[in-house]
Amino acid sequence: MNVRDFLIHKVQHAMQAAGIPAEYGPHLAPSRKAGFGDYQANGAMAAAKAMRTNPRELAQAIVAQLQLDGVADKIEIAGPGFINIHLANNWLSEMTSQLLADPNLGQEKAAQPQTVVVDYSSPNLAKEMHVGHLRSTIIGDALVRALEYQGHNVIRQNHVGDWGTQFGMLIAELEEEIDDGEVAEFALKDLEAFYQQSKQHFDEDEEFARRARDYVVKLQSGDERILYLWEQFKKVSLKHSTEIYQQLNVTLSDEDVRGESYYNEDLPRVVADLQKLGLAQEDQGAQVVFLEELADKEGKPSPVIIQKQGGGYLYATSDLAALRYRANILKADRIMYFIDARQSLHMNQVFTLARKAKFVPESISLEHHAFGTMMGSDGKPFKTRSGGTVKLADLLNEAVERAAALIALKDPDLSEEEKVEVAEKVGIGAVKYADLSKTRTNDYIFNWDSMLSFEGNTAPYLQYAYTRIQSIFRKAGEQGVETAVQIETDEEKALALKLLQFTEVVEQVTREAYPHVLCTYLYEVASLFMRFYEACPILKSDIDPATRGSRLAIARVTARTLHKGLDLLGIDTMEKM
RNA sequence: GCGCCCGUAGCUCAGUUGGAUAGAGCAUCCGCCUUCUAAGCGGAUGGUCGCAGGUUCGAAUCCUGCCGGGUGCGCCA
Repeated sequence: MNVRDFLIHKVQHAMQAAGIPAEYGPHLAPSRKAGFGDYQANGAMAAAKAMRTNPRELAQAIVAQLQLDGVADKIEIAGPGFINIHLANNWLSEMTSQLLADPNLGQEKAAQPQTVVVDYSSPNLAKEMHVGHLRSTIIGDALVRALEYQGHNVIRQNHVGDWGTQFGMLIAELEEEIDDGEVAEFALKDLEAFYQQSKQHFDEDEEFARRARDYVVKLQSGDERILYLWEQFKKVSLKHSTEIYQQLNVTLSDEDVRGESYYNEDLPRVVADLQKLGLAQEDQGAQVVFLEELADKEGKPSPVIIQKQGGGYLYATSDLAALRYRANILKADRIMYFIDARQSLHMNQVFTLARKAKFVPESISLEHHAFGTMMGSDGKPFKTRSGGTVKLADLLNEAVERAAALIALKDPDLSEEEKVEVAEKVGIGAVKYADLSKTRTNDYIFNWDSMLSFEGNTAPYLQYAYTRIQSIFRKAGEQGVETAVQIETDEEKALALKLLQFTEVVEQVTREAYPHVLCTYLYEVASLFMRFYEACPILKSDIDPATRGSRLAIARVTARTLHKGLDLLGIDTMEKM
């Protein structure tokens, strides 16, 4: 049961009974300030404006029709026409008790499950994963988890870069190494170094460069030996990525890989179809589509090259092929891309063109969820000291090391195994949470100290809140019987109300693709729990069994909410820290 | 030159799509542990929401123009 939806329904009903046209909504939101009730309906003012009546009188008419007996104990009109709803403790108690009985925390299976294709992570297999892949990978994964929790049919698509001119060079290099008796796994142990090595080879050795270019052609024409080498390369590179995904606690697996090469055969058809539709035309030897939809001020249309002179294809072409595949074969209702904001123009072009060519019907939602760049403390893109790209593996290892150092300092009582587990979960959790908790669209500043500080809106703080609750249950033993919730204090009420809003928040996350909303929410849950924990003793000897049972129940629901919420973000919890 | 994103406390960030007196966390200062994990809690200080207009009952949010930053704009992906 979703409190907000319930109240929206009630207020909507009252508005209609008061003679307000259905087009004016209740505009219901949790109240921002104590004293303004728990929820406020602001719809009266907008409706009154349109209807040219007095907003306070209209609010009065709505309240007269509003039936919330037993739900609210006070409904008041304030200011120009705010309707403030104060929920009754008894009703909140009853609702929280229901939450305790529901292992799904109030989340109902989607009435109309959608097939949602989510394109995320998508590293280039020619190189090792670096920090630039972090945001797409973890933001996309959080969305995937939240959508599945709601009961949608999610299809992950890891659109890896496994095609293109650079592979000729890499294959030629790999061939030499293997001819020298190396095993592919060993030769490609450090992908980054291997790339540099083959690049240098390419630049300095003309014969090698010629062979590399030849291999690109052979690869595209399906030469067996070249294809075999390419497969070897892909296999090893993918293994690197899979290891990162495992350490990052990301749900992507090899089955989700649908790389650029997958669409290779369809590319000539994409171009031919666009020509047939009269959209593509030759321009300076290339096949180009000009989009008037994206024209600049002077009316100059935006060009999209789909085939370069000489016949090669570009990523716009394979993105179009992928879009067709996702619409027609995967039968998507909604397609979400988690790709860097710098590719906004490209995505806009591809979407516009796909619609125009009717590759994707209007009924399918096409969404580019862009995100900003990860910056260093100096406000410039995050780099190593020497100015190089930071490998994701190095970043994650450093996170775990830093967490381990803190734990050694603060948790001397943990066993060695526990320390290893906690360091891993805290370190990785901190990196992910620091990213997920910021608004996706903005650049964000990466800072080790603040993400691992254990204070404020961080993963360690939330993990700590969870372990504190688990500690209560360990201590509770025989007394650990949860009973019906009976809310008495302000702290209990504030926490219970927050817990009842979990599904509202998840709903917002999947609708807008903003995981930071969930982070903010979980931080509020943890903060409210800490306050409750200070103010409302549970296991003290003078606490009567009914109160103890009720408080244990609230603690139980809090623990489940934190656990599930963090799980949706791909962050682990532990029993002790 | 044109397009997109951004500018909120000293720092890092929220602000539920136009709602009430703009909120958190760091940092600074002051309190709270023989009692469920003090990695915690309470309190204080701190703001011309880049600037200037406009729209209206009401603007950090919407429209226009400036200033400042980021990023992108035909044969890489």
